[in-house]
Amino acid sequence: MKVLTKKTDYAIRALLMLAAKKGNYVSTKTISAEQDIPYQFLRGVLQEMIRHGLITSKEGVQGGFMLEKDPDEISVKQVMEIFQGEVQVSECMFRKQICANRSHCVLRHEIMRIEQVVNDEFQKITIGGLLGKLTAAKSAKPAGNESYKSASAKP
Amino acid sequence: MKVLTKKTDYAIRALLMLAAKKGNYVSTKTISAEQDIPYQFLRGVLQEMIRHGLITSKEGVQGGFMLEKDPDEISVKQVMEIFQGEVQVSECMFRKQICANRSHCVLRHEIMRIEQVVNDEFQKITIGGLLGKLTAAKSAKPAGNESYKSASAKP
DNA sequence: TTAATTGACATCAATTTAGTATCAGTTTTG
DNA sequence: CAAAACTGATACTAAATTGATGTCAATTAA
Repeated sequence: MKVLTKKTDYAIRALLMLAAKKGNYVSTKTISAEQDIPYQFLRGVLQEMIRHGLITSKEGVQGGFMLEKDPDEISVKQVMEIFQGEVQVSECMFRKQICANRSHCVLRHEIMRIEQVVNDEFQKITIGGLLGKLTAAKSAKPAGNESYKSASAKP
Repeated sequence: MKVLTKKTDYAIRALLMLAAKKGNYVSTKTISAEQDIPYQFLRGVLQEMIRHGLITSKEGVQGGFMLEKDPDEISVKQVMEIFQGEVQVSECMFRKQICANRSHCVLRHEIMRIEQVVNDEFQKITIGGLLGKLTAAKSAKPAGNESYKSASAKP
């Protein structure tokens, strides 16, 4: 079971770059190169985020993308919902009748509780918060001049 | 994002039936009919659970499946792991190098925390516990004689 | 004018999920 | 014994999701 899909993963990394370079337009090419994300795939991810109002764009030379919202107002949960839909127990229970099956019903109750915890936690994690921890970690290591881009470390 | 797949869902329902009829062999046909689970699909699920030591079987007429372990010793987490694998943040991070990308690394740390909470919670939910709540709910409603099988309630 | 860029799609391949089918072997029961 | 009710073990198929690529038009800065 995977918590984050590639799209969510890439989206968060792109948002972190945009948050770091707030006020400037950053091109898909730049993000793709720095984060090692497939170019065309990333384009789709960015366009999806425009549709959901997280970022804006400027076409043409020197164009690119910019954050539309305050980084502290963008939660990981929001991004997950865009690319993965809401967290839910088991699809069928919402499409069919609720609790037609009693065993399901009892289990559902337990899992809804966990769902709530997960949602609350992902809601708390914001782009602004992550960026803060990122820069804090960076400045704590004076030798590292790598920003948060791909460190090209081979295993 | 779906927390439980059909296989996990069906497996838990089947285990609840076996726990309720402890000591008796219950056939796939019976479980399939009572829980409204596709027969052949359920067979695969049950065989998978044999391989993982949760249940045993008896072939031939009057055969079927029986719990191998104490219902309190079977957690929903165990069942999820059989059919969905372990909860993990994002596939790639484990296959490739850890924390080659710093932004990923910070995010990963946060999500690992949530993962831990989710795992702990699913570990706490057991077949025995669910069955207890089930029978408690049943006896609280004297009118209902439906056990926990499909209540054929149309929406 | 040209190169760099996004907008809007269309398409594709791989993987996962859900479900079906078949045949061989075992066991109870008439 | 023979038939019926079962599981064991696979093989297969279809649909949905995920991950990725390609193309062409429109826009904009230099």
